[in-house]
Amino acid sequence: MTSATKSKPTPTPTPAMAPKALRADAARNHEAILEAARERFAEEGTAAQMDDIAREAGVGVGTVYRHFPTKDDLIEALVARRFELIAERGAAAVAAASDDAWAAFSEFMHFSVGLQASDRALSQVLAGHPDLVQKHAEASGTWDATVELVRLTKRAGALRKDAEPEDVPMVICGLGMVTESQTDSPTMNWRRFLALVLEGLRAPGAAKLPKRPRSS
Amino acid sequence: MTSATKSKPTPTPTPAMAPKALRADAARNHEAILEAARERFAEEGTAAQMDDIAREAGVGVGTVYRHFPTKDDLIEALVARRFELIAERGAAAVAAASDDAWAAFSEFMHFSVGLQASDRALSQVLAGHPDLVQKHAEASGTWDATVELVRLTKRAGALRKDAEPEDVPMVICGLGMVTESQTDSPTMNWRRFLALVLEGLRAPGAAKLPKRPRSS
DNA sequence: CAATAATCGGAACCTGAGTTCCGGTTTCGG
DNA sequence: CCGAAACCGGAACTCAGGTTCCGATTATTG
Repeated sequence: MTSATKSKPTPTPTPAMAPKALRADAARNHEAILEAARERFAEEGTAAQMDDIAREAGVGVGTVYRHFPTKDDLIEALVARRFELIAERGAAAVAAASDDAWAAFSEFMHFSVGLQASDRALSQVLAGHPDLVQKHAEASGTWDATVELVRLTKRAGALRKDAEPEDVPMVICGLGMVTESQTDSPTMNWRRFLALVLEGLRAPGAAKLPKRPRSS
Repeated sequence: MTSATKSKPTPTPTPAMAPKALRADAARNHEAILEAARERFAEEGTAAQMDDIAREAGVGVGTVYRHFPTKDDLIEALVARRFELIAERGAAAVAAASDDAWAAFSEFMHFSVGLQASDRALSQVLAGHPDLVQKHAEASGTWDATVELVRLTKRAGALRKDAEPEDVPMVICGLGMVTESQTDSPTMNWRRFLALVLEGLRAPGAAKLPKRPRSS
């Protein structure tokens, strides 16, 4: 791969880490596309159409494809962005846990689920691609924060002892799916559902939770 | 819609209730199609293809379409069947509630969610079409059973007072969505999730559940 | 057993959505 | 200010999957 055939007009002075140097208009469009995509995907889920995104970005479809070779690439780029937000909030929760662990934990859950409630594509992707969740949760630092948050909340005695870090993404993804369809149908109300689950997580644990099958 | 233009060659001797009189082979195929569809949809969700279903039923696509004019019709027919099962179990739970209300309630929930865990299409449909849920829940008698079951379980003191009948379909559909993707991924384990929610429903209710927005 | 009408089968059709292509346009270095 | 390189746009292509059509086939009736 890295054959030193310098004959190619690709000297690449800066070996790695330098995908920069976009032309002015290209950079502008890149941002516009990302923004338009966020809107459309949030509203219509992964069913949003590339043509619509292009139009909303004030750009041709071809341009969209030059920036993101595939629809999935575009989606993943957006997911990565979302995870940055979540990771940020996770870190904040860890910091706040020393004060009121349960409040911090609860707030983090509300934020994460709420984020999905306002972004159909996000919940759809997280629902359908557990691998992506794992990947970005780790890459963004969300996973580390979660582990720590669970540890602290348990130590504060606010979280049942048999809860596990894995329960957090489970609940978040699960609730995300709940919101995916009807954000405000009377029968599908994520705030109420989340409250229920949090009650379950906080309960002293009269009924033991079934063990998780086989963890990787 | 119901214009009484009797000019049409549709005398319909038996006013309502008489879509019978299928030719022998037609009846056989009807059943085969339904069975094949159940399998394919259970496995692949609503993405299952009509051609595959036809092949598995040992029948041409045309035949499938004569029995079910549209893919959605076929899906709905299957959903209706499932609701019969659930309604049946709901009635049984109501009967058993006089003995051990919580056990009956809990068992009913497990059954309903488990049914979806083994049928991707079912959970997908319930997730994406709350209207259908409402419709079939009422038509099949599931809804009545649910209301009664909740009443009994509350009276037995096993269910928190601020729980509502609507919470049951909410949880069932919600959990169904959880199972929709990875039935046995370590991070998405519906039994564990359900246990969590049940804990929340049983808890004495230290934290009040948020009120349901606006019920129809 | 023949006539008749319902039923079958599956090739062909149609639509929608992701992706490709290439002539025209804009940016940047000299 | 000029020319090359990079970028843009959107018509056209491709492919998949639901739906239609009609000659062949098979169940009923007398």
